[in-house]
Amino acid sequence: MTVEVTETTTAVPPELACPIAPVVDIVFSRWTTPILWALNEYGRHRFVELERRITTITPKVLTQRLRQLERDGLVVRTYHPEVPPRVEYEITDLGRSLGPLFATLAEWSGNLDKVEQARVDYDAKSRPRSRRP
Amino acid sequence: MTVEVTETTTAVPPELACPIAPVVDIVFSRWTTPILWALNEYGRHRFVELERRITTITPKVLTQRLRQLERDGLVVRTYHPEVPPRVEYEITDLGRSLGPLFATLAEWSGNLDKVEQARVDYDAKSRPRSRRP
DNA sequence: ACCGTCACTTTCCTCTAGGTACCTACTAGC
DNA sequence: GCTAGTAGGTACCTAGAGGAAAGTGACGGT
Repeated sequence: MTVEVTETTTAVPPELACPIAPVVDIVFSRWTTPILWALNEYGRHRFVELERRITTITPKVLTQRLRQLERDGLVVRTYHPEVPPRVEYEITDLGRSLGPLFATLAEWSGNLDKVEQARVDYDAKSRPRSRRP
Repeated sequence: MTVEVTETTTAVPPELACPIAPVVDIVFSRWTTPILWALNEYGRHRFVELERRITTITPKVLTQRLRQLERDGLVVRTYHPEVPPRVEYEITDLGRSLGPLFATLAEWSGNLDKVEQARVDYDAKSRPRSRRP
């Protein structure tokens, strides 16, 4: 009975085990979600604008993530050699193709209260270590 | 002109800036994706089965992530007090409701070659620092 | 002469997620 | 008596991500 399962599990290559993992790495690595969301939802942004929108991000990390997204072809960077310098970040067509994904995510966020309820229930069952002193 | 943009960016609360961030934290935190994918795609799994399927995960982390997913109501744990002990993990209805999300993800993974191409192009443009010694 | 702005870059430092390794209880099998 | 197998728990340790803060360079304003 379990032999069959064992057989299949041993035969599966590491990466092929989950074909969506690479996508998750690209799109949902730390900080990339709010950046892509902002650019997708509100259009072009300057560096400081992104910094101010995502209030808790530091300029170093923002730069890192923007470079990464630019390299992955999800964002375009436009440099205007003015004074003071001006840089604009825009989402690409490839980035915009994530729209449905974001929509599905936003839709599912309606289930967040169920998650919250599940957490409350779970904590209620396993937390009370203070019971029976 | 830019005044309008500045106005909107300063007025946005930290978390509300990106409504999908909480969902991402729950569903796409490290290791949760392959676990949920496995349970959603191939049904019930025992601990060792998951361990063998996701070859690179350590038992400690697997336990952590499974507890987290159980707490969030995405996974059910069933303990059979046999000898040797047997535990089965199954996806819940709430977890199964992520199906469309995974489908969208899997669909988008067709764009991975575009990402790869973008990376090649980007590296070709900015890498050659060896030019002009 | 100095301040402020923009878009970063650099240095230093902290913190924690995750890895390694060993331990548990229980029984069957040799 | 020793080992194997299951489903973890626990203690220790390290690498690397990310935070804090200061610097840069060109210029416009006062």
